[in-house]
Amino acid sequence: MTEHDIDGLTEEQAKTLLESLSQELAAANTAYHSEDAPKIDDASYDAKKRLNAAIEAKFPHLKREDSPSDQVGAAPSVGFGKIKHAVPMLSLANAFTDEDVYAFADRVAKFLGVDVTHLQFTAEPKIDGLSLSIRYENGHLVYAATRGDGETGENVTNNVRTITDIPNQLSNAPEVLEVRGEVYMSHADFVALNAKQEKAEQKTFANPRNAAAGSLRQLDASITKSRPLRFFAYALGAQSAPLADTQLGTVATLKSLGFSTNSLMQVFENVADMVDHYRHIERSRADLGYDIDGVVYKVDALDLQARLGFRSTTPRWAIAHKFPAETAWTRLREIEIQVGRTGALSPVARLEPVNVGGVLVSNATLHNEDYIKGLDSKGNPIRGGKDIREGDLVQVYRAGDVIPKVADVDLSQRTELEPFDFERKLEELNIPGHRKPGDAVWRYAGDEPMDEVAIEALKHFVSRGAFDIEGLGAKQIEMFFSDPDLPIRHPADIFTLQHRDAQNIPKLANRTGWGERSALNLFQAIEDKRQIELHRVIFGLGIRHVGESAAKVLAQSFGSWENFRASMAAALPGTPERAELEGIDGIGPVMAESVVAAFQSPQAAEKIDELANHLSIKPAEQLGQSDSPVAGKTLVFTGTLVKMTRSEAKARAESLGAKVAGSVSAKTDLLIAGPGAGSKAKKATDLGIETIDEDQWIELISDQ
DNA sequence: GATCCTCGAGTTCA
DNA sequence: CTCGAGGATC
Repeated sequence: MTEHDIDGLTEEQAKTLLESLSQELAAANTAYHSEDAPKIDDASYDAKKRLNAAIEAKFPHLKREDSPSDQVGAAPSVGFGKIKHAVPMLSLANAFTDEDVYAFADRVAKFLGVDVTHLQFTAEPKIDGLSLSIRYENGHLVYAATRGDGETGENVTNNVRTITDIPNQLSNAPEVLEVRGEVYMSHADFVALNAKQEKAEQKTFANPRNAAAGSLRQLDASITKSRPLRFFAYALGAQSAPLADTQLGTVATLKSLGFSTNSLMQVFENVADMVDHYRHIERSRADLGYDIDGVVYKVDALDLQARLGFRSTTPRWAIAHKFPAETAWTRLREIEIQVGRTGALSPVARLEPVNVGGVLVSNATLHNEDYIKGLDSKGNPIRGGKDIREGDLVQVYRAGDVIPKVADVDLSQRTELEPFDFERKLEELNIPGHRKPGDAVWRYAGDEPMDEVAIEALKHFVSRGAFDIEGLGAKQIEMFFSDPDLPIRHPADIFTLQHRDAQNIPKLANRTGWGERSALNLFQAIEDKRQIELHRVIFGLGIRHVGESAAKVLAQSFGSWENFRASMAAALPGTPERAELEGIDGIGPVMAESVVAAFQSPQAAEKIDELANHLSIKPAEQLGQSDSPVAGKTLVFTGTLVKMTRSEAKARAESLGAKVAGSVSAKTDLLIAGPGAGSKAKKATDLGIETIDEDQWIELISDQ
């Protein structure tokens, strides 16, 4: 029941309800605080609290001594609110070798069109903690948020206010200032905290990072206050005025504003010195007193950072030079085959569980057949050309501290093991598969689609970039897929779930593990997604080669579902529709074929249309809402550009909402022609397309 | 036709 | 996070 249907409640019922709610909420609170993991999800906790409050409002005299409404620490809505970052908190690209670092510097120089010797970079330790963004307005701390997915983080303001390294007030600060940095715990504090926890028979932490994370995510700020959290400031997010014109200057100003900054940050004139500094920091790693996992290099000049801008998930002007990962030796029990949503058959190593850098690892990816054989995609040997066999003693590491991989094989421990035969394994498992010449992956080749593929496709459909249906995750999908009463076999089935449940005799709400509330929550979450953005639908279809990015390009290009749908039906090879599809920037022949093919079989088309009928698909918002004169225009650059490089000009134009094409056509709005422009300029003149030179171009975008 | 850049798909554990 | 591969560029 919810707070909306307490009308008919008798006093007796209300009393009983209040009692049970009080108990449930108290238990949930304890679970949350002591184990750092809630027993019930936030939504149901909130619902219970609201119900409790509603009953208390109607029967004030029944309010209990131990009413959950009066509990401190659980006062606000449970969990943490979400905060959308004004400037996204991106992750960094990684370098694992010195060569990667040199390549990074060269890339930067090339993008800017300068010689690499003219560039300066900062180098600083990469703290192994949690990134945090703290917003100050007129010198007052207004909120602090974790990184989250980079777009949206958790509101941890109350906890952050208790961290002594972080000022609550700033003097002489600009109107708006978002300070970014890393929350961490020192080795000494970590050891002391664990000793204290043990004494109090509380849970201990595996490493300082986890301890810092656990401490920051306390619902009760007084617990956070008791934890020895520290903070290094290293960058800015949104800002009403810049603090300096270099990275180093920014950090120096942050220090003068009262923040802790890392003393090992330095500026270097050349890459060799940067790499030396990396070695220096690596050698002193054990003596620093806190965990670091590498060194971060950044282009020092902020105006150059601005010119470099961002790739889809990382800034172009920074890179993290990571320390070698921790490794561990263990026995490889067996190689299993997993099936992905596209029918890809991927080998996975089942391992004797082993601790790698504080995490128990029992699986490792083996990528594909060649990787097991010890070859990379070009046929070059990896791991010294050693193959991997079932039963081998293998060295495991976590690539990027996340994904377990096999680094090495101990051949001296190998006796009478057969080389792994991928094809024979598939035969044993009775999986029909084939590997196209030139491809690395084996794919499922049976006539009937495998259940595993359908399940993975459904998981993709409800995943975050697609429909993102709350309460319908991987686990629920697996349950519903083979459910006898309420099956979900296709995406469209999700949107008939509530209706079908209503017709059924056994109701979802009566199942074990479910209740009235959780069933309604699920149905509501599904209802919420009936109105959905076009790109989410296209992405959710799970068409091969069409990921989130391509889905957005397609949505933007076709504007509406009807438009897109009609074009897919028509765009057979050789038609004008196909030419138009392939003409879209970012869509080539392979993707065009793949996306059109997805609509060609009558069965597939029927399923897609059935799904669309359940939805109200929002047309794509036209990009380039910026008032830039080039917003929404299609531009072509030709000839030599002097003031900025081609890629820079392209990135800049796109950030202003323009589309940059490679060649002049009737759809081109503007040609920017540098010296040496040839056939493109002529064609533009012939077509009557406006042509400007580079100076006019810079003039055009200068006041943006 | 080769090379660079980016995206897509698959991967682990908590 | 990594690898493979598609698309754009030179």
